[in-house]
Amino acid sequence: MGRYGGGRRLRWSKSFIPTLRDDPADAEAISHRLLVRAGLMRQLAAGVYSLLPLGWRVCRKIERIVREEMERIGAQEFRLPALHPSELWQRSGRWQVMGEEMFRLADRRGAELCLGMTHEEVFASLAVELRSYRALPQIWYQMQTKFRDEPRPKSGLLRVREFVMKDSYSLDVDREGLDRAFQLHFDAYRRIFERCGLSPLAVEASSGAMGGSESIEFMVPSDAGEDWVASCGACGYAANVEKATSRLADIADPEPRSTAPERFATPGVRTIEELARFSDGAPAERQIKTLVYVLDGETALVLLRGDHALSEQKLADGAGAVAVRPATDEEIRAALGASAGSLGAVGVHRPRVLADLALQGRRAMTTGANEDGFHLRGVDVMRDLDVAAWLDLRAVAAGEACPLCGAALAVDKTIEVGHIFKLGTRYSEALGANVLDEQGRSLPIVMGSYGIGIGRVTASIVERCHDAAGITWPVSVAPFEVVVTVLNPKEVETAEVGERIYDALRAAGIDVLLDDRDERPGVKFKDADLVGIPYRIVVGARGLEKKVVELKRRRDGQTRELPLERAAEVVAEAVFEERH
RNA sequence: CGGGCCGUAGCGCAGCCUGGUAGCGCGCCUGAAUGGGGUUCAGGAGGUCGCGGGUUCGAAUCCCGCCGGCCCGACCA
Repeated sequence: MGRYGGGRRLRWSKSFIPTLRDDPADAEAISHRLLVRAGLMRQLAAGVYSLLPLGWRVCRKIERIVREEMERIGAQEFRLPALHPSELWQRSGRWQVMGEEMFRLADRRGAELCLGMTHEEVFASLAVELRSYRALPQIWYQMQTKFRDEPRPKSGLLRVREFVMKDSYSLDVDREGLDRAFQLHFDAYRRIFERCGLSPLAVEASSGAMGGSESIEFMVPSDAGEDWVASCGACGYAANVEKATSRLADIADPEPRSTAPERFATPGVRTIEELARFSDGAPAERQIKTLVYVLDGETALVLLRGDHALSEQKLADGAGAVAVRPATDEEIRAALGASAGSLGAVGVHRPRVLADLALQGRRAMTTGANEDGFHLRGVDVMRDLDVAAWLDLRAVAAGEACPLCGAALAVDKTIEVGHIFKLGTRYSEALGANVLDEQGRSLPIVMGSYGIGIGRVTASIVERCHDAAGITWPVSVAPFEVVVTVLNPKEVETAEVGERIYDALRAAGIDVLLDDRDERPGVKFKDADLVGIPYRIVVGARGLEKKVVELKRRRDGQTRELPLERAAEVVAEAVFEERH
């Protein structure tokens, strides 16, 4: 026993675990509040957090699980730079595409650099040294800090500007190889999340600015999330609403009353609802909603059924556009000569007409006449409209029928914790990463890219594992597995028994913390609950008289007495069982 | 980027309208009592009132500018 009190014992009294009695004023999301209150992290700037010892312990445990599962599928770990030369991103074309999302800076000579948002470019540039198909396949990965200049950081670790991500990249000779690597990752991700106590939905997703053909997101249902996912409880279909579809009930259109659209006055009618209520109007599902959008600078009309909502992401994906925004009132008037409220596509060819699939074959529809205060009825979509492209543009709504089995779809808020992409050859071609095949032909390497946000996993676990008293970590990622609470450290026997049990657990390989603080019992109990340590052993004089200590399980509050001598052994066993 | 709000002790807040000694609770330090769910008593330390300028005899308080942060929306591999 030296001045550090038993040398290697981890004592709460000597640890930096700044718990807070009150919720921090600037935190809203549960995970944000609890991670700060329980002393796991502190904010340094908007969207930038310091991990304190407890938070770092959790983070390391999650990273360890990720490493084990990545290595299980044969991945090799790298450590790549966070600081990248602009030239690299110019070669892939993403220097422009990323826009203000990317942190950019200049060095003393004026050379342009950026902080990496992701590492496709860097890995592809390294893959240039691969020369032969015989070296493939390979999977490369790293855990690295990524930077994104989020316009609006929020919700603690859920939306930040600096964060750690595990990103891996698969390198294959052909599509079949990519499919295998993709499946390996899918299975690895399932195991990783399951070991972390999460069971995210695996959903079809839009690939957005990443490019590539197919991608799957792993989404944890949570009110703190900001992505919406449509899922079917009956058959398992699940997709991000940016991509999700649904089956629509057939609508029997009445026979048209005329062979051409008929113009009629609708004074004061400016919305779908108003037209539906208008005496001479039509129900929303019998109207054509006409929106005007600007897609990469080009104006286009976007048509949907009156009661359907547009998904801007589907529009961007379907039209192959990067920048998508609604047109201004002036632009609308310039394009169609009327203002929003009386717009229609009948007779319009010049701004391109993009129409949602749900409008195909519809007849006797009502839409704007491109003249304020007038609408057209009896519109036959196929006859009267010049549709340049039929696209799936509609945002699905909860309760609509599953496209696979017809059961009602649910739409839930979720947190994206992982995303896997089939990239193809975009980056290998841009950076010249080719190999020679059996015939000596040069082929671009087929790549996949796979990410897991470590901080988001941490926050998601808290979002799902907490109660009124604090966090309820699963053993696999808890900062400590056991806390030994010495009720009155001034009593020699109590203190010694606490240390003895601590030492025994330590010797058994358990992550254990000794709460030896000279505090009231209540303080120590509250803190242990807040921090969320899965098992608490209470050593107090009352128990010692009976030669027992108390074991309390955080998760469900289950309490039992253990004989002194067997306590460490029993607890160690319980921990081992839950560790996985 | 648009809208709303907030910066006063480590944390949570009052004071600002109506200018005049910078306060409260918790936490922290010392001592004592207590010791199974945030205990009690006594004493104490701790503040460039976000920053800069202006008005004024005098500014936490009024005015102007800036910075930072939160929430809603837009945006977002």
